[in-house]
Amino acid sequence: MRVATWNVNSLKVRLPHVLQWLAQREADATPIDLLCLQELKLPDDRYPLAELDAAGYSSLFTGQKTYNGVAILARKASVPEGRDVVKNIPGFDDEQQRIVAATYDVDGGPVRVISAYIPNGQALDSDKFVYKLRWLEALQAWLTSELAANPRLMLLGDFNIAPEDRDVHDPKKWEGQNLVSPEERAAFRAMQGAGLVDAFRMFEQEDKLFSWWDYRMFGFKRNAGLRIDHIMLSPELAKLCESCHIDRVPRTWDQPSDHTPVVAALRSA
DNA sequence: ATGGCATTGAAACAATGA
Repeated sequence: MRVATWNVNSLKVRLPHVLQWLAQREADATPIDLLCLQELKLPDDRYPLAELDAAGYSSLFTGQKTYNGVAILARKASVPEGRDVVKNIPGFDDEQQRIVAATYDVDGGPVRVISAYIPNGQALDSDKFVYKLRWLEALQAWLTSELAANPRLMLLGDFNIAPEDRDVHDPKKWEGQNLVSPEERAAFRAMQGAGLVDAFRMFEQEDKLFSWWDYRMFGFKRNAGLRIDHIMLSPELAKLCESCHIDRVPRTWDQPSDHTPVVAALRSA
């Protein structure tokens, strides 16, 4: 089973990219079974359900006009429809649509999948940063109970956190800033403390691999990026993980998202 | 120190992203 996460920065604009990527992976015999999307930037009634269904994927999503919005796509040929759907963090009052979760009964048993768009935070002295830390605290509490109930759990998404300096193109320049601050990194480590494993770091990786590059100042051409999109696996799923890589190809296409997909492969049992 | 680029909603440019 192959799972992936991709912040598409508008599903309206990026739908052709998503369809092309999924079709390409299918043609290469490395199909994506579950794909978590973030930053749909469209309300539920404008979600491209029919187009994705025609491409072979069922969808669970929670949308929002202009901002946020998350989805989980499941490849119909290999994954049944999700059940026990949760939108947003239970008990955490939030206008912003940043979480969708569901259980998928795949080979080997049920898997709890969470697609998350963690708040950006903007700047350490902003209200948005306060919101980010509150949101992360609520996520952590919810994750603890979800992990207790679902030993096979995966959390995929745009975390807006570069966990370590090696996930930053220029750590000196970024030191202490939003996305790399000690508070955010502590929240990331708390998730690891709860048992979640960063799939990417289970394996030897080249230096300077990132999942996001700024549109400005030729960020991608200069590889001036950050690794802020992550696939986190519970211990039971980490045992099954065979590989994890960042697929830079969609970032090279015309009118790309500023993020590119992260992919992990898991044995079925 | 600032803006640089992209997207949205709205109909010019402000808000947001990271």
